[in-house]
Amino acid sequence: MVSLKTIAEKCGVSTATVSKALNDQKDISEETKRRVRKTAEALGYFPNAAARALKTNRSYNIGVLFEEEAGRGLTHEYFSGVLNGLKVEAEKLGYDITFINTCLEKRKMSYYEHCRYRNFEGVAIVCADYSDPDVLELMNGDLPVVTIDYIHHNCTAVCSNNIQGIESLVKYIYGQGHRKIAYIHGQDSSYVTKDRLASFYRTTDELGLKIPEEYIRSAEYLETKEAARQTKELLNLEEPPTCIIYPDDTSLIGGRNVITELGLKIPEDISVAGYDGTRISQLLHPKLATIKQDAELIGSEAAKRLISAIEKPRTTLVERVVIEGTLIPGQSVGTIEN
Amino acid sequence: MVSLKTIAEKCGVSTATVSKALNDQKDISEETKRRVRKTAEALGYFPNAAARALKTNRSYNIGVLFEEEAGRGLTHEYFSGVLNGLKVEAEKLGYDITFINTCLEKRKMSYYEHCRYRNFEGVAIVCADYSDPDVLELMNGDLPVVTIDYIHHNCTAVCSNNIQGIESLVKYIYGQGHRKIAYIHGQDSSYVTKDRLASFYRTTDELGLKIPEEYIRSAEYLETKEAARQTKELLNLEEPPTCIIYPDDTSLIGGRNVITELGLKIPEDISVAGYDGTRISQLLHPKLATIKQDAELIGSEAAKRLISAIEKPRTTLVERVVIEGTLIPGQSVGTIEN
DNA sequence: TAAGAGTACGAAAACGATTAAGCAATAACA
DNA sequence: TGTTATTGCTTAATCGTTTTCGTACTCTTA
Repeated sequence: MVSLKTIAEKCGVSTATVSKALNDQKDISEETKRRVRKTAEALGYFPNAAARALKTNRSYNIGVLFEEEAGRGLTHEYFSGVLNGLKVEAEKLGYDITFINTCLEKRKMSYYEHCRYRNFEGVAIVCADYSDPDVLELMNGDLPVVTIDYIHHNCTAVCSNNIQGIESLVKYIYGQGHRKIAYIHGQDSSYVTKDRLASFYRTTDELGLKIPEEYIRSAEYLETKEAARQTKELLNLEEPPTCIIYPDDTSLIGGRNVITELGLKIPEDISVAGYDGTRISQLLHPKLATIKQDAELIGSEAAKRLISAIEKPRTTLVERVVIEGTLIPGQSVGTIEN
Repeated sequence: MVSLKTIAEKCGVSTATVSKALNDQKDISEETKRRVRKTAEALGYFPNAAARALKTNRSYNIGVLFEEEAGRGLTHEYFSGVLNGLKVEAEKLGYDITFINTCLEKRKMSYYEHCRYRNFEGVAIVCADYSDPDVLELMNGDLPVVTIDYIHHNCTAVCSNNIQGIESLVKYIYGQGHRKIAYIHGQDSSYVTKDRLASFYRTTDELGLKIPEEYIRSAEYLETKEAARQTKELLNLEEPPTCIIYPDDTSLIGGRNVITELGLKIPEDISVAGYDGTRISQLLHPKLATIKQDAELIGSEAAKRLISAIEKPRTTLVERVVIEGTLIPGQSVGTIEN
């Protein structure tokens, strides 16, 4: 392995000189710098991150916690979009990304321990089980942490604006003339679900809509079966809704299938809307009305904030960054005369 | 920071003893080991990966090259499935995963240099531009490398069996009675495309089918527009095919839309088949006939082989591992009487 | 009892980098 | 000419581990 020492010997200087020359310090002559650089190049020298990290306590490495619960792992379109944005931005800013896990080198260790072990300079929690005490330990630890779609008092958070998202969606649907709007919401206790549901109630109240109890239903994210079942029930109501909002674009497919089977047409007979703005949502005919969450942007914002917290700890605040969703009207919500 | 030294002082022994005690070496008494471990625990000690890597030349870290060209990055369902399998298996075996990139700490460096810098012990190339000289440098370097769906003479490769996949698919379609089978294939120069196309020809030859030139068309992976265009042309032929095979499940959606618009029904009027076995393919009605590529398995096999190459370099061969695809019949290929 | 074996530990070097402090030579200035 | 600055480099310590070798002690055994 070619190290500073190798170069130093070749150049007839000390390793200190070589180090400074390569780091472009001012107390080395231009002549020496040139000589050192040339031999470094010639020998194919590259610094050793471990040695540097040991000495400087800087690893230029950030840990990413990605424990997706729905069992889809990295194939989860939204989260992997976030991860991608994070990756690209972090790389641009000169950081590497390593996944945090819990059984490095076959020993069990907590997330936090793993981070200390690897000298991560910061942590991005893309998805995790927030009821896990290990996750809590991580968030309460002394490393800068940024969370996605989750608020914790001492961590910077980047969140998709679910409140505004549902509001735009409902208002758009209302604008199309719909008054009987049903909402099949996702079923968990996350901020995401709470925000969306609250926003749905607030917006419909604001619009003066009286939404019957049976129009509000609970299914699961990314699950077509439950969405299908609920859709059937909704359509069998005495006074069925004219438009159904689903937990997300994927679960909407379940409802869509039921609708097609019943011989109904979208949007002529029944309107539907999703959430997420997945790729597939715009490939289907008719294209779905949905709220596009800008996952890439969420990821890159997260990376920016985190790295800023790492590099300028004194001037960085714990922030709540909210990324607006964009309404994609599609063609799945028809117009109704009132 | 609590280090070996801290523990050593607390216990009144040398750092050497502490190190050995924690690593369970045999020349330390049980009594001392117990004492050391207890204080280590009490002080919240955790080893420092950088120091250890520096000394032992082992990082327990593998680099992953993931440069997806279609612009979908980590959201590419197949590749992210592979990555997930890789991640899970590597973690199980005690390794961390870090993305390889090219501009760490704002300097430009090649993939290979990045790997040396980070002391990666091995490299998994999930997707990359294989015409990039940097990728070649990496594959020809002295680190163990495993490639996915790409063969390079001195790297272990894990590939989806596209030959067998297309063969099963064509034979299934033939078995349903189809004789006029069109194939819209992906357009690139990869092994994947070549294998599939060759297998299509071989299988149809074997079955004694005479496939007209105009039944073979070129579109793009994951692109609905081109698939839609080609579908239209195929359906307008004097003697249109009874079944169309698409590059993948996603591009099939484009064809499916055209078919629906024309008032045709799948599979009554025209049959279609995809490739990949994406989640969405089994959510649509009718479910698609497709070949499921076991991305997770491909990823975990890759991790296993790579780590084996790292840990037992002498007994590990450069292998070609082929993972079979599974036919999912779905309901999109109808039966035809002959 | 003396030699040899075994046990339990310590001293010190090493991994590859960074950096504070020091020092010699030259330049600048009164 | 003597004093002070500046320049350009070296020395040596340090980061937290691991590991080789040495040593002191105890225990066997002939």
